[in-house]
Amino acid sequence: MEIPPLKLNRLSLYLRCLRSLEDDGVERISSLELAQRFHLSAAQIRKDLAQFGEFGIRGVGYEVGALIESLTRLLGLERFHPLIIVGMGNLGSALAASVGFNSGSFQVVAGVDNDPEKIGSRVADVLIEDARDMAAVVRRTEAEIGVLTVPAAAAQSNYDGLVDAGVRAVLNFAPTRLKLAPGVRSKDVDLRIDLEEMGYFLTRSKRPVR
Amino acid sequence: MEIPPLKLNRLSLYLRCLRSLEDDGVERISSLELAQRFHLSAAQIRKDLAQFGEFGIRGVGYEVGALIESLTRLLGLERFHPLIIVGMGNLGSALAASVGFNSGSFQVVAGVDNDPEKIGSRVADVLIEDARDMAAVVRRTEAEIGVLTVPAAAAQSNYDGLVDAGVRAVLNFAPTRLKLAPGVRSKDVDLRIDLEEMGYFLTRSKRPVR
DNA sequence: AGATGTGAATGAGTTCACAGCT
DNA sequence: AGCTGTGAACTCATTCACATCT
Repeated sequence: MEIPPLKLNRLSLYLRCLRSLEDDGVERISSLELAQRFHLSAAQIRKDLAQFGEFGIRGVGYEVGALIESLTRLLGLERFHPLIIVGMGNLGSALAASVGFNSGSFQVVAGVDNDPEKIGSRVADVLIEDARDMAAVVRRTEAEIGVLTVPAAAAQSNYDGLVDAGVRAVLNFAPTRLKLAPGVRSKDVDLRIDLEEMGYFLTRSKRPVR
Repeated sequence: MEIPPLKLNRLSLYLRCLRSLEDDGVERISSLELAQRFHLSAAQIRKDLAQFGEFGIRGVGYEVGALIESLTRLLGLERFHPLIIVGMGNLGSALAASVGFNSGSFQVVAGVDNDPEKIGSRVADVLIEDARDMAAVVRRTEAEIGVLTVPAAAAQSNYDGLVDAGVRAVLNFAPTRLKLAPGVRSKDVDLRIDLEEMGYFLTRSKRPVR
């Protein structure tokens, strides 16, 4: 069964919400209350969860602990997922040091760059190695997911290098359309386009009286 | 007329592609060739563009220069859009120094943080000011778009502060579900959820023979 | 009673295929 | 002849409303 990305992302979100509830000592919750607390849709929560079996108890709600466990397994978050960051500039370095990329089943285990000044130094425990050795670094660290934080002009060649080295998923921050390799999961994170979306709505919406 | 976000994002993308073509000296291009060069869908390009008038010439294609101009105006990219970054940690600082946030009609004009060590220093020409003065900073700089790069726990209060100060669009990098204010355009960029999507497909897809 | 699970209805978004223009 | 513009078909996603179960 193939879960569409949108639904998958919501499952990640539910899991995060449930963990927060668990920290607060909540043991059971209904779809309605979950929706209200985190600004989600109750019907959608039920539909999303029901697809994978009957996790809920009718008339009661969902058991927080049990549901966390089910979602964790469903999302493959018990397995460890090592990351390699390609391009240790400002953004790459920030991600290497970030909590989101270094907790749970994720950890940045390698970083490469082509700047001789950077090679050999460390950012938050991550040793920066020579980009020319990328394939060897991937093999040594068994990095599974590549994080592309290089300029647009260098993106395709580094993507190809990651794929050749055996990486099977890539998160691309470069503002360019990659020619994708079959069998490799890729996702673009295009912050410039997000900004332009914001900008558009500003020019369109009327300014409120203030 | 209200353009749905997905379509809007594609228009941004087309504009970027066209600019790259212009730099290469291309004056005319068909939807098919545009699609092939940048791995897009020709039918979708035509449909997206046709919605706003007849930009193309049947039998020929689109005039690159004219289309760039139309899209630029359509997206509101002739107007200047000042940004304020809230939370000058690693990610906030990286964005403050990034090209994408400091070119065309966008520029980071302010940064705030609550760390006394950082206040008063500069990151890439952006002076870091006291987060408590956020409202005054927004008014002085006339920042239009807020970029939220604070920890999850601080996100809601800083979001509310931005909105109260008059910011009308927010790009939220904090991994939390904000209670949104009416009339304010907001978008979540949740890198952790993007990562989990990658991780999921790794556990599901069979490893290729290598 | 009260909340889940789900078919049916609705809506959004994409692809197809070709009429119509240059 | 060739490529755009577009109605129609199709696929994907969300919401509704209620039968179903504890």
